[in-house]
Amino acid sequence: MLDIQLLRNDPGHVARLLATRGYAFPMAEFETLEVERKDLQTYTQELQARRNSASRQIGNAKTRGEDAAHILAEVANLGDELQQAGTRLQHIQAALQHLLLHVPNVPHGSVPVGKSEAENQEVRRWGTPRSFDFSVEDHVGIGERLGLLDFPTATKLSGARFSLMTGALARLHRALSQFMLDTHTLEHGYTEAYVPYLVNAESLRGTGQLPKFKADLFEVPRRKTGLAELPPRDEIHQWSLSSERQHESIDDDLYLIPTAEVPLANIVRDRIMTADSLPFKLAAHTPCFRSEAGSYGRDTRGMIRQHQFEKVELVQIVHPQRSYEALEELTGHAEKILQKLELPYRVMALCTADMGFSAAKTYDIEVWLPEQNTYREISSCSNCEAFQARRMHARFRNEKGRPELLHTLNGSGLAVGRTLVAILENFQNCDGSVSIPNVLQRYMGGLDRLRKP
RNA sequence: GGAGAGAUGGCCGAGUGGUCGAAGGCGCUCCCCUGCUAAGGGAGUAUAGGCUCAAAAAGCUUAUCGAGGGUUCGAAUCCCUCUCUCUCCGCCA
Repeated sequence: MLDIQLLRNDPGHVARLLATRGYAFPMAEFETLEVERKDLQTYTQELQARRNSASRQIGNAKTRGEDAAHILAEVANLGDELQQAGTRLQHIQAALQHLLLHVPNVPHGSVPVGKSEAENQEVRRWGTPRSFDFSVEDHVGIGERLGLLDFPTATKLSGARFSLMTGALARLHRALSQFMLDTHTLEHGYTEAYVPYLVNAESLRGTGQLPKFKADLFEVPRRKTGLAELPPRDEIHQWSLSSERQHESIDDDLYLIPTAEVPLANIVRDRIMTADSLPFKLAAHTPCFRSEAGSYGRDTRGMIRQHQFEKVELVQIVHPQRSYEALEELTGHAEKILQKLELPYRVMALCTADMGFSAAKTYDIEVWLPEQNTYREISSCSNCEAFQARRMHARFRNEKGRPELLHTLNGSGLAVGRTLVAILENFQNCDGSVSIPNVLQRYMGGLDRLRKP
């Protein structure tokens, strides 16, 4: 969420920044709501002040045993007026909040301005793609020929976009996440976390997935909906909230996490951290669930885009002055994994048009896939600045002893399934076997090659 | 799932309708006293908003005692709903 002060002081500036990422800020609606809000809030608070002082006088009179009838008469009509103004104010503020919750973060000054992903900028490259003297296969062909990857059966079990791995491949998949988690906790100073895979709407609102991206999530309804217990809508109020807002306010459903960023970052929701507990660095290995609405037709083959995949996620909660330093550091931590695995990659600075909703700046790490003859995203590292912290009320006590919003960063370190794909494709041999990267062999009981059993 | 108890400021804890944003204590900060230590004395110590203001400072003001709603001129206190915590029983990995 953006700082509303920023929008009040210079909405034009904010709108221009948002326009670079292809977002049209609803300026007219915002200003209308703001004018109305200001009027109503002033008016409502005036009424409240009057009521409070009258009530105090009544109290004083009664304790002295005097008659308070004349004061009572004075405020007789205040109640209704206040009720109306208050409800209307609530309605306006809810609308304003609703608007604000849908506005993406503004890009940092260093982010390249662009209209599409084609304008992302390459920052650096690591490693040299291997040249093959035989025709390379993609991971599906390799895995199926090894008899360790079985999409038809996964489809039977669940449907499209799920995968089934067995034997040494399943083990390699597990080895990867262990290796990543070990590296980040033992070498990069992250605290390992075990987190819930089902989270509430409040948490998803905190990191920015809700309310705007509900369609991308898997929702797990509770048996009792709460909806049925509400009175009929006309009885709620004449100023009833919008239907979406109403639904949100009683949403006690749980959602499967689309990334561990949600539970990890929300650890600090509604907290005031001490300055000396920063930076707070967390790593977790979790499954991630995405319904990927709107992605139909893209990456339908193989395990690049799945409803369920595993990821080791890095989250840093930092002092606002340190967050860009931290972004470089965190991106480096993710890169380190690819370096240890000897997988060639490049780092891209996403342009304004390609960044996610909550990010102020994002680096994507793309790994080389020989069969596709291109680099494909395997990690995304973002500085969200105070955007999520503002939604989460995540603060720390600053040098002056005042609570101040934190900055949050997150990055994949790495997406396990896609890393597995990269290993299968980059380490394939002409006999159909796949070499196992050195660093993983000790996690594989010394095994150095995947072969057909 | 059944039965019961509870939720107040950083912590403990008082408060069942009237200057209660909330006694008291602990903790913390500053000051005084003190040869050191110990003890003592004094002051301060929630958060988020709004308005005035070019801004800062300041002032005025609103809200918040688990959450939401209700009763009332007035609610931490009364009523309703929900959430969470604890104890016991059942079930379960």
